[in-house]
Amino acid sequence: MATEPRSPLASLAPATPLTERQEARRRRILQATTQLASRGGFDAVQMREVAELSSVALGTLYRYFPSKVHLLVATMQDQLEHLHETLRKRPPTDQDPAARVAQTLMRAFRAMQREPHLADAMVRALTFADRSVSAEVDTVSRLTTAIVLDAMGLTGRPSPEQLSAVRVIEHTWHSALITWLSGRASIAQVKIDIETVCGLIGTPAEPARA
Amino acid sequence: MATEPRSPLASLAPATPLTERQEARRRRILQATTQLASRGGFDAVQMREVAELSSVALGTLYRYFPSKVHLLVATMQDQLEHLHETLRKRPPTDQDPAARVAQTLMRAFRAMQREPHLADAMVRALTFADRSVSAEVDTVSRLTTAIVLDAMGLTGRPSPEQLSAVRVIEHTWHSALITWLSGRASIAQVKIDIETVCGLIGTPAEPARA
DNA sequence: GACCCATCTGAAACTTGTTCTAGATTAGCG
DNA sequence: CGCTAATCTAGAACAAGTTTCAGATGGGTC
Repeated sequence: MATEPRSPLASLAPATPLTERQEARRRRILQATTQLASRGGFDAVQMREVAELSSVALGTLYRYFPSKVHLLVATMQDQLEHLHETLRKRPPTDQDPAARVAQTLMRAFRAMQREPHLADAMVRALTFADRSVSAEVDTVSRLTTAIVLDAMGLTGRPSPEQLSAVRVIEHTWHSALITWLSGRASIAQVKIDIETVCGLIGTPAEPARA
Repeated sequence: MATEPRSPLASLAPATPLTERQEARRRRILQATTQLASRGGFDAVQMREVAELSSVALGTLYRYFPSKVHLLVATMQDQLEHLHETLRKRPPTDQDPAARVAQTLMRAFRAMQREPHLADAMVRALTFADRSVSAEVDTVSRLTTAIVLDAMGLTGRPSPEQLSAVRVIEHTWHSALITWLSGRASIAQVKIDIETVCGLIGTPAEPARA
């Protein structure tokens, strides 16, 4: 863990900006990954297949994404950015911040239901990631936090309590997804869990209960 | 996924009761697993090494535990049973149910801090487990639920709201562990998250509508 | 255009989880 | 005891993630 001998492609803001061909390669790789993951989930994303499908040598694939988990976490980041865009255009409408957050997460959940295999690949990679991926996972986490904070629609800086609540919401979100993906919880149960945890967000209209 | 052609060793209450030698083998395997996991976490648990360390052929190891994840989930089950025993003997003392649950989870968390590599192996296996392990993961989940319900010390059957709260607490527990294990959250932060989510117990918050 | 260096390619090699096979051992039973 | 089926062993074989390396290609510089 000394100075990073990593490729210049590792971070979000690359030291060396990518050439056009490199950008295109990266796109092709992520697209191939999405395609394979949508078909069969985590196991169906095989590095050799990703390389072939994106017309890139295996070694090159590993230069762009140093492991399968990195690759899938990057895919999740990609998807989350899309989601964030979509949500910005059509934000949740409810009056209550807690309800807005729940609404937002349920919207994301429905997106996952449409591509359960893809969801499987991304979420499993995210929770399986070890320290070597923590920077990338952190980026995903910050994106998720941003989405939730947006949904809360708060004015000004979030309080420490609000940040705690948001972290717990994210915990619940990830773990509930896992239980759903592995067939141990129903869609209805995930919904209940999300709504329950969103109760941690203070309702401004209502004072704290006794 | 038709009729199970699995070994009679698969479930908790085996169809064929194990002979003494078989029981001893199982013990040796789990002990070897714990030992290797304690040394280097998930990656250090290598099936060939587990087999050798427990003086069992590789094929036999796979007969007892059909995959590495099964093996580690069984290890977690083992550890949780110990924890449950310990907690029964010295239950948390606080007046407030929420505080008792938080206290209990923090105790478990301190146990994990003593063996972070072992924790890594078990928790990563648990969240990485796919459908083929869902029965075993479910057993672990039920054990965890039992521990939390014990800590709540409730009289009579838990209400649906209480069960939701407990599920959300478990979600937070698992996911917070993950973030700690991958170095993205401090011990203090895990503590805060646990205490935050335990707030769902005492004051039955209204679920947000989506 | 010639040269240089980083990058990319193709293919083999290595690692570790998992499966398979042939033969030895064990447990249960008459 | 002797038989039979299940279990166990040793080891090869296979699958997929990862690494490595020799050579080809591309982009920038003189």
